[in-house]
Amino acid sequence: MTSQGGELDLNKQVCFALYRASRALTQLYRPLLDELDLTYPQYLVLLVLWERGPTTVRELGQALDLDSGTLSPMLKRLATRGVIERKRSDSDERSVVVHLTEQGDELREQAAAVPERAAGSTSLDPSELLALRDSLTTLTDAVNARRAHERGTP
Amino acid sequence: MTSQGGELDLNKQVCFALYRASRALTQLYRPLLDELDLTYPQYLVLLVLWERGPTTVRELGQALDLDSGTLSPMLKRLATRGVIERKRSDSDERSVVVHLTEQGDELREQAAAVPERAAGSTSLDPSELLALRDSLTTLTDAVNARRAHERGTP
DNA sequence: CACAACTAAGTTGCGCACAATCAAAAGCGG
DNA sequence: CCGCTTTTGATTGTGCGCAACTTAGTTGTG
Repeated sequence: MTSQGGELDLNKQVCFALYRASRALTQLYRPLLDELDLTYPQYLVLLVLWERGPTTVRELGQALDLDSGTLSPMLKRLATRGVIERKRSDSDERSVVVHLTEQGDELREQAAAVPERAAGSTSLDPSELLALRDSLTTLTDAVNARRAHERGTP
Repeated sequence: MTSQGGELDLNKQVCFALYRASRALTQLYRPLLDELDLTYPQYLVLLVLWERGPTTVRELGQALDLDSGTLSPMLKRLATRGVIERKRSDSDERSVVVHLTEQGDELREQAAAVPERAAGSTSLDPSELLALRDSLTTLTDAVNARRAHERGTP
């Protein structure tokens, strides 16, 4: 046996801790993002657009690990709100380029205050946060790689 | 300034890493839980019931950080599937006690294999997993405490 | 060129999450 | 005992997240 009971319990506990932590942090962001009339996933999309400029739906999906089933209706809502616009690419009529409107660009300044206001409630010091981020990234990449492998070579 | 730019970026990165990791692990569990016809949140409910025995909806909510808006329809689906039953408490007609059916109890054996099959794709050693779990728990408790404080003393 | 294989988005359906609201039951002060 | 507050769970409405499917455009191959 490669894993005895304790390790299995630990795995379960890490999964649940992740599930709980992710929702708790989304809740922490919520009141701040409510002022901008944004949800956390919408905020993530805008972060990508603020950083990269015009981006295809496909690239957004790769950056955020989301598929078109999630992004399409979400982008539609953001477009209705007037913060983004969508346009078919000239070079490839299949892909859709998402870009910020002036209003979306202006949101950036208000949004800049969000992380500052959300910080300070972590009760973890920077070195712990760094280790946490790196562990999570390692974990996620390994899991996604395994899933891709399982789908590719069943 | 108590937080300079780097720390704010780090906070954003930790939030996103959490968001991504939580979904990745749910996806890792999905094919295993599909065989039991369970979702991950449903599996969590059953874990509580297997460990504690009959439990009120309120206690489930406290154990999983979920409210009745999430639990009520979920428990209804689990009841329709025949793995749990709900019964008004005799001592307090407001509260509903959730208990396993025989079928729900039998699921426990199959479910025991789930963590084992999900493990081994973490690419983190036990000490890192332990640190990860503890950091996440500390973080979540601090965030939830702050949110409770904000709601209690606005 | 024809045509199959592939790719990018969108659509549909379902199950969470969560805010807001409601009704029933219990507890409580007077 | 009686109204008032609190507690418990259910309901409603919105927005993800994701599987499965559809549509339209592109690419590769004979």
